Amino acid sequence: MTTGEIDGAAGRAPRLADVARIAGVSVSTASRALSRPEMVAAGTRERVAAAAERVGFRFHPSARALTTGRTGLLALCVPTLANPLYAPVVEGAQRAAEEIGNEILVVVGEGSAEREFGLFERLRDQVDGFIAVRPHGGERALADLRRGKPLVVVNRRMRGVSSVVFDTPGGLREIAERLTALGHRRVAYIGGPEGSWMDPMRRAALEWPLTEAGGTVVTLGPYPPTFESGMDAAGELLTTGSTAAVAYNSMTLLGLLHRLTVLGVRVPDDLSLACADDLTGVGLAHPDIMALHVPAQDAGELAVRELMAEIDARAAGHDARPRHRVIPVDLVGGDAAAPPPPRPAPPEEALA
Amino acid sequence: MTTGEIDGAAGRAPRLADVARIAGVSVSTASRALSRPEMVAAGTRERVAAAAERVGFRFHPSARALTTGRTGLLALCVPTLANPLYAPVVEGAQRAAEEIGNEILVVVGEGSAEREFGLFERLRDQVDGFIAVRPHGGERALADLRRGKPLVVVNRRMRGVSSVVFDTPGGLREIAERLTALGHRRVAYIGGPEGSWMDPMRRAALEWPLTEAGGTVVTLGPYPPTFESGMDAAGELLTTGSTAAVAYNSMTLLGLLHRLTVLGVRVPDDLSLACADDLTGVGLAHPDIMALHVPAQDAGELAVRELMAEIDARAAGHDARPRHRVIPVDLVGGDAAAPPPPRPAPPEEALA
DNA sequence: GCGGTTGCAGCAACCGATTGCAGCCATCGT
DNA sequence: ACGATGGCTGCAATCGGTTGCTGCAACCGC
Repeated sequence: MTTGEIDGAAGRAPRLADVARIAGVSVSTASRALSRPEMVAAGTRERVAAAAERVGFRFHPSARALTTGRTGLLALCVPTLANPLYAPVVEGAQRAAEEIGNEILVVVGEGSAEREFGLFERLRDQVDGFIAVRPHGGERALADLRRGKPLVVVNRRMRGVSSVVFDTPGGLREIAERLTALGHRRVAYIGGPEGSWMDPMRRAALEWPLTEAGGTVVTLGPYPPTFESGMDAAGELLTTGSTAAVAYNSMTLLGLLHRLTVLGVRVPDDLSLACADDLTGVGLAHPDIMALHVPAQDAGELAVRELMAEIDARAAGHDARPRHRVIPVDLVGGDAAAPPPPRPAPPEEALA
Repeated sequence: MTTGEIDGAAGRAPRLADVARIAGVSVSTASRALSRPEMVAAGTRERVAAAAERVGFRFHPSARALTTGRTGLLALCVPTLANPLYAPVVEGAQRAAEEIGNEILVVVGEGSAEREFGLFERLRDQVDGFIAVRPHGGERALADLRRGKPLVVVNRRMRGVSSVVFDTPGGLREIAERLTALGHRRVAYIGGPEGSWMDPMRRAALEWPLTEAGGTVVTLGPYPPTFESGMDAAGELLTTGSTAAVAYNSMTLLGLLHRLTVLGVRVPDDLSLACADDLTGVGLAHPDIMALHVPAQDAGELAVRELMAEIDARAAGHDARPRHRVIPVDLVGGDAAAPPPPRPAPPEEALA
């Protein structure tokens, strides 16, 4: 509760000099006792620690940054905060940074490479490194950026820059396998937004097990990842004669589910559904729907750890080789998944 | 494209000393020319500016912070990033901060007063001020916090601390007026999460015009603000004999709409719907549904401006008196709003 | 024409830490 | 017992700006 102004000129925050005076050592010794304990005799170290504790000493971040060249700030750039996928990434990163006494500076790239680089440029000497979530910049530009400051990319893989990606394709493959095992042969894929880097990957992941079983994937879209899109896609979907549909996104899935229900299509009896994330909790709420639980927090944490490793390595002279981490996703729900209906799904009258 | 290493010892970022040397003035003059132009003769000022431009000079943030005591960082604490209401607040704040060369440090309070204060404490001497969005801490504690650093509160009003709030109650009153004008007399309110500060306000705002017209508000809940909750609330709603329902939140409204549709209740013929925000776009997508468009970006921007005013005032000695800003909300949709059905809505058989 | 402003620029101290180097003392080897 | 070694500690320079104070010169009015 007290602000800790026990000794020293009251009102001012305690400085290292105050601690040193109280502990009866020089400022340099106090500095070392606190930040490089192994360089100081045990007794001294404890006296300094006690003094620091007593006055509630805390390093002045700017002063420290000035000499060490490290600010304790990590920039995290996300395309938007409106997409609920990124919220847990940010929170995970924050947690990880917090644990090691760093802070995350979140900035929003708004899906524009130009703005992204503008931000990086502006923050260049204010942060120790960058995390770019689903960056829109070109590979060259990002590699250049990395030359200046350590960089970790999330949700996109590229050579020469450390990355953290989800194994969503793996999850989709699993979904596809489940569906084919159940007997589905014609599966619709409700595509994601135009220009999505991941969209083709996802489609491909879905396609593999299906074609192997002699089935087909019908691609719909592109659609923006919204509830509305799901509703829009429903009509198109029913014309395809698919017995199952996989949505790019769980928000889209909700819209799809809504419109299908209105049209009298029963899930999963007439049509099986699945989606590539689990941000709205569909997977848990509807056991008949398959969803992929994406541990986005882990990605944030991992990215921070990876970034710190690069920062430390660079500070120590030896530039770290980029590493690529893949985070597995979990198939949730689908316990009540159903085989395809005896006859192709869409009851014609439902289209009225 | 070039990093701007034109003169000086290549590789190192240019310092003020480099600029001074090139411009042929002392470091102090260079400093003043750039940060307090009015203290320097026009000619000198231009020479310095030109030199700075030429070498791509930028102030070293930490060095500057060390002497001025201002870091250019503003902490913004939100309860969570998962709630889409806060995303635009953050983005608005970021925009505003960016314009004046500051950065926003976003932190997540996770709805815990304890964590909130822990964060504030940790960031105390790293930022110039705080913005607390929907803070959970007690009034006393927040007022204390303000004594230490400038503080602006968003989405909560309290004495002694500047605030920015939405006029959601005003919007709800408008909705209530529209409903009563259409002839509705029994309106259900799907309550928000337990412990919500705003929930009673919203209910009250709804109640006023209704009781004045001789009607009633039936309160349901509390419900967490999710799609699921809406689905859950549908059943309860139908037992109340209401002819209209207002949801705390648009996500809940979507769930409600979904379940109602499944149950065969037509909107708005059997039941009119409205909700207190517009984050999922319902208001635009369903012209028969009334929603409140909440300009959350504006709140973020306004909060930053207010905070900067307090920071500057405090730096100048005279402590600013707290100000309270109210941001109007817009009623969107509802163009196709309907009067109550001839007989109370819930077709008994729908409850089966 | 002279004392008194006024405007502009520079010197040097300072913000709060870190760190290379030097000095000190104790311990060790022989 | 004496020089060498090594572990601790302190001095002072440094990081990159800011700012109070001083000094200089041009300009003012009388």
